[in-house]
Amino acid sequence: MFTGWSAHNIDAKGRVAVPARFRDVLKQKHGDERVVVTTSDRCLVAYPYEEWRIIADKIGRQSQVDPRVLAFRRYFISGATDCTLDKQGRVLVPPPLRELAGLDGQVLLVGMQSNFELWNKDRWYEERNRIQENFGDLSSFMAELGI
Amino acid sequence: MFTGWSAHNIDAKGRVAVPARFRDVLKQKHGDERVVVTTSDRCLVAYPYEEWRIIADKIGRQSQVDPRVLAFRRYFISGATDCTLDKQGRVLVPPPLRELAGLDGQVLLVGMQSNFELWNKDRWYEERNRIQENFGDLSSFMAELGI
DNA sequence: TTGCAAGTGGGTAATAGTGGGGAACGGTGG
DNA sequence: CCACCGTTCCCCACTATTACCCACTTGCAA
Repeated sequence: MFTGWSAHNIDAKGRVAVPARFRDVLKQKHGDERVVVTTSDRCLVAYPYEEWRIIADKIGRQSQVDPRVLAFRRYFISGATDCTLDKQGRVLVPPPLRELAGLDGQVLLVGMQSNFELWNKDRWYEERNRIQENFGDLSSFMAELGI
Repeated sequence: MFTGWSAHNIDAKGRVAVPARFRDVLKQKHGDERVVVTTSDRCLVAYPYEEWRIIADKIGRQSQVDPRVLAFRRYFISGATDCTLDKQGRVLVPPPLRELAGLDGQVLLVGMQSNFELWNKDRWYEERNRIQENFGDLSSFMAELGI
């Protein structure tokens, strides 16, 4: 499980250090350090290679013409890039993804259990505030789950 | 059961002593001194490791794309950090969490029965005042529960 | 007073993160 | 086909942070 946030600098070459505890999860649970980075709403999402395969396979079996499938492919699948960690445990974030998520200076690496997200720091705090304002909805949802 | 407050100093390295009576609960009820610290509204929350596992497992089994689940993960789960106590019975609070909860100087450790909270002292008194102002609503709610 | 338990502070070695030089690779244009 | 250029990857060196110790202080109780 990936949990906890860390703030790291993205350097001039576009490299971001993956926190050691995330690397441990990759190695111990998945046996390698391959990750696939793709886009999400306001951030990037990094999946362990196998987790990604499961998702990609499911989509791969869908229609070639259904507009909803096409839309999902364009939005979610198309940006996916293999980003194996370098020997120092960093991912090189490709320029288009970097730009899309507004990654520069401080980047937050956010554990989301089965994957982790890469956030521009300001956007992350905006996101937190947004969630907090709608917390009423959330707490009733959590009650449904028995939390 | 964790009950009562204590004020402790957070030192230059970000360490806070956990009160001895909380440590006793951890040891006797849970067998170890592992705690998971995560974020909440205005403070941090520390869970005994097993308590946390139950919550995290429930969320972990939910959807990867449902916005409500994502919001809850981002808000509540993502900050969770393993903070095992050191030999002196202190937790090291990671810098991002420290910053979010505004922990510096005096920190209040507040027992909340199954877990305990870490508060910036000023925020804690603000929170108490806010509760007190709304006490009318509260007491009718309590009456419904038969208290 | 002495002794123990609880809290506080700081030194040090190991680990994690940062930054940059330079070789290797791949794409482009002549 | 070859020369050039930009990107990626690997390596090394430096710095910051963390984990693990040990020592001091304070307060309570015997």
